[in-house]
Amino acid sequence: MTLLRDEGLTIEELAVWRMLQRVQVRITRHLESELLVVHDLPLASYDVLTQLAEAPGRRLRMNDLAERVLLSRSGLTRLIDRLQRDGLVAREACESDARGLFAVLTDAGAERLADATPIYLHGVRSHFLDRLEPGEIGHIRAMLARLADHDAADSADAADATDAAGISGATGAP
Amino acid sequence: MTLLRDEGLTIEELAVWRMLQRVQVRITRHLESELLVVHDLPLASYDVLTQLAEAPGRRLRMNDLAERVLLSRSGLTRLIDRLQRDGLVAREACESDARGLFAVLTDAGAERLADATPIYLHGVRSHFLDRLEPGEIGHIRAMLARLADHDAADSADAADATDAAGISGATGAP
DNA sequence: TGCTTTTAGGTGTCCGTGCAACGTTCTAAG
DNA sequence: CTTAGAACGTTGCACGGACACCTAAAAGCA
Repeated sequence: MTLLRDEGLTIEELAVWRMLQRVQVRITRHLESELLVVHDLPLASYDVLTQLAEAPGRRLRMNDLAERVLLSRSGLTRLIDRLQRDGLVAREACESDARGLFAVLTDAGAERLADATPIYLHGVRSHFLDRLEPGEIGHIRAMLARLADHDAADSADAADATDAAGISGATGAP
Repeated sequence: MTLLRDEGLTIEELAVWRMLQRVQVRITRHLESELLVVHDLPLASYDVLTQLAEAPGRRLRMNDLAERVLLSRSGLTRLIDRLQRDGLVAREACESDARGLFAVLTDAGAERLADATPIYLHGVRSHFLDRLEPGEIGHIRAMLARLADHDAADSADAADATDAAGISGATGAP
């Protein structure tokens, strides 16, 4: 394929990216379906509960939380609505900033999280970690940290990223 | 955290899995938004066009295609509906099997794909490949291949996977 | 051959999520 | 102190995708 050459990619490089996508998606689906079947808990909800459990005071500002679970703020609003309806989290006003709200993990939420965690961790182990060679973890960690850092850097303002990509505007290629 | 210990996971292992998720999601979003801004083409559509372009006769059975782009069959039906409406793919009957349909890449579709591909490949390079150390690709490829194989194996019958997890309820994976 | 079972694809419906817009509150400039 | 602008969270809306179910056709079994 000539296009690959033009962009300086080998077929192997492209294949690696595709595999990464596939693998991540499929593992995620395994985890989600296991969580769903056994604990009726979507993965997104599990992630929220986890983040809250790990946060000081078991609470996090909505904005902050949205960023951590990779959700839009409106998306998080709705998700917290559901979790609140189920009694797993509560909303609490922020004293220092009247516009702010905390999502707070309730005892029921903590319990639900504790119930679900073994399945989740087992899934991570069996679908992911067990397939790694010994010592490979450290290597992968370093690589991912690099990717995450870069990513954080250029998502600071995504406009620059697109500019850097030589993207002009809206015109479809000539 | 005691739970980690119970499942024999280190915090590092868990962190690696979380990073993998984050990185994959964020790179994917970059790619999609670039594709969307410049070519008004969702990533899912791009994937379909790519698969068709690489297939013999630029055509693939719906079922087959759905599997390759990790979409449910109904999801693919709708996606092909849209692409057909835009003239990028066509549906063609299968002679050897009257219930079968081919999704076929049209010339317009091929052109659209060719237009969009540079942006996509550039994105893969800049958001992913450029952040890798030289020689790391081979290592990652091997690792992903291992993960993909295992995954393919146990998604053949997901029941076993859930059983192995000590899950009692109904079977789970999609 | 006639019947059941499996497979291919599409449809009805629901759910989760993003974007744009809005009200409210905080912050900065004058 | 006033006022412009930014930040926080929510809401209206639309879209994409999944699940359950449906019909038509093929494969399997007697």
